Amino acid sequence: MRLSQILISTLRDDPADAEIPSHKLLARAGLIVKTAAGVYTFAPLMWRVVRKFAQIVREELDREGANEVMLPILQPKELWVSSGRWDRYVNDGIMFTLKDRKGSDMCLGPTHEEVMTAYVNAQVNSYKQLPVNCYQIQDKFRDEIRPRFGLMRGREFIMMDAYSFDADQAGLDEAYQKMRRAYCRIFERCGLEYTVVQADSGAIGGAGSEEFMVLADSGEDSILFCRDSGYAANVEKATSRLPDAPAGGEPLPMEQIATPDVRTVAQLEAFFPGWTAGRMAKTVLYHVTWKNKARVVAVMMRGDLEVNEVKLANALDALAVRLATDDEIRAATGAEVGFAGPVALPEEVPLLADESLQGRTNLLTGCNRTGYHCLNVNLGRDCRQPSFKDLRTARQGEGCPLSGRPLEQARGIEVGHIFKLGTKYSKAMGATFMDQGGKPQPFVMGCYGIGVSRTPAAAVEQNHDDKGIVWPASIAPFECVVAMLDPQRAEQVMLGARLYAELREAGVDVCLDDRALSPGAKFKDNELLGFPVQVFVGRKAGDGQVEFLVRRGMQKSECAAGEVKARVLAALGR
RNA sequence: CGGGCCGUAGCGCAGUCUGGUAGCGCGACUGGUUUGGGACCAGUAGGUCGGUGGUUCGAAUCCACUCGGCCCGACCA
Repeated sequence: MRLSQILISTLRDDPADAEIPSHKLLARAGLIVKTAAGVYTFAPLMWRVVRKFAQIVREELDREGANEVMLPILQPKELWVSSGRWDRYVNDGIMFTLKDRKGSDMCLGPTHEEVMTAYVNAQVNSYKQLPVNCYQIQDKFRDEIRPRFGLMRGREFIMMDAYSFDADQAGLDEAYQKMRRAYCRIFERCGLEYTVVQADSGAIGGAGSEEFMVLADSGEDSILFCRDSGYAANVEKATSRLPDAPAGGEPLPMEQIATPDVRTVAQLEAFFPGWTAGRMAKTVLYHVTWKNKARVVAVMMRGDLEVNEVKLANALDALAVRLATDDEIRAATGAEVGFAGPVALPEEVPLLADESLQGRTNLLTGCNRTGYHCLNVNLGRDCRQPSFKDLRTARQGEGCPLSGRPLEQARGIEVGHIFKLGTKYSKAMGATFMDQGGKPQPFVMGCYGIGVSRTPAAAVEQNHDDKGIVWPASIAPFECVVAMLDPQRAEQVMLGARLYAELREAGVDVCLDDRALSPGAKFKDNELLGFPVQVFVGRKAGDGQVEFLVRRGMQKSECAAGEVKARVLAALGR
């Protein structure tokens, strides 16, 4: 391919709306162009990148026996009602919905469990047809609260999603492991530094799930991990050993103390010398939404620890949780903000507590009276016995749940996510097959996603320098460029064409940069675009000498034309 | 959803406070000279100043509304 025939439009400046390296570089290289917030046009070279990555995904999934299909993006409401997810997705405002000319509700698919389950259910009647694993690579639509970071969090994006259907749990376990293996190979082939972490299954639902995280400072997810035990988890899911806190001792009589304008844990520590945060129980009020109702719930947490809202939503089986507003707090507790507590909490407000408070005595809490807190509160004696759950956010430095060693923290970009769904969707949608006994059984399902447009962006995040992108060879738009510095000079044109043909012959995905640019511009442009291996045919072409550049590390050297092929192949690891 | 900021030429920006002929750099186009680090010279084109309404003799500038976009916060009881 000749670059003069490809639409390439690099910019000198970073676009004003880009924050992170991958967004800046992809936009500056002209590889992506914003069409609307979170909606991008992919330039020809970027589309080559995406297609190459998608091809890797296909090869590795096909190797494990998965089948590629094409599913509709435009989907009817009924399908989503049948799984029970219409309300949740509409409630969250994350789904693009529309009406057709008849007034029927439709949506643009944010994910494809429903369509796939309906499809497989219609085609598969017997256990003899199982297992089945189908996938698709297509655009998905999510009306993100805050699209950002270019391709990282778009509203229209490309995703691979696969769904496995098995007769039983053992079949699912096997399908899951196959996909896990395939995912590892996929990200390894892309040369990405990634880690697999335990994850919350979120809106998709289901039991176990793991995320594939590309480690990068710009990552939107926080992960905690332990080098000793190999434990790694998204903070949404992570647990740790409970940090110590001073014991409360034998139960003492409760006292109510005037604490005017003392509202926060820090202020309480200052007000009551000797009462450290670990002896307090803060009571946080949340507004919780379920499918058919919403109410304010009181959540107790040890004063030195933080509530994990994802765990809270899961514990309550809620659609959404958010902090209660000041008005809601006053209505629920009868006190100003800062004085909520378990003591004298109105009966209609449900009371939850983190496990860190189980068995603890003589706590300092609020008591729902403005300007007062209570000392020596004992749960179950001075107030209702709350229902105890794991609601705590694990933090860096706390003990690993397996080894006890301090957990470390890192940022990650979620590029893949695998779930054991079980029968959640098949039961909801009545998707069954006949087992050997002639009885209908729900499919045991797994689902598996890969961010196909996000992963190349993550690759840039991990592979760039001050000059531009450094594509991993496997997903680079071209593995190699042969650039003639002066396309006016016959000897350069001839040598460039010869090397280009020779490399192509050798199976290298090579392009010929025959554009009429000045040498400086050509160097800059190719560095920015990030081709892994670059061959410059310049003033020494007449002597059969060219310049050879390995983009990673910018190692440059002179090279005889006759050695170019061998050096390119070596640089590409072939 | 809150809070803050920004919409002026393809891109990056100044001009707005203090109303009075719409500017700069890069890019683009033409001609010429160039060809090893985003070349140089000369010239050219390109903008309903996001939109609507208002104030005014006069609005990019002031006011109101509106539409886009960006950033921050979603943890305090």
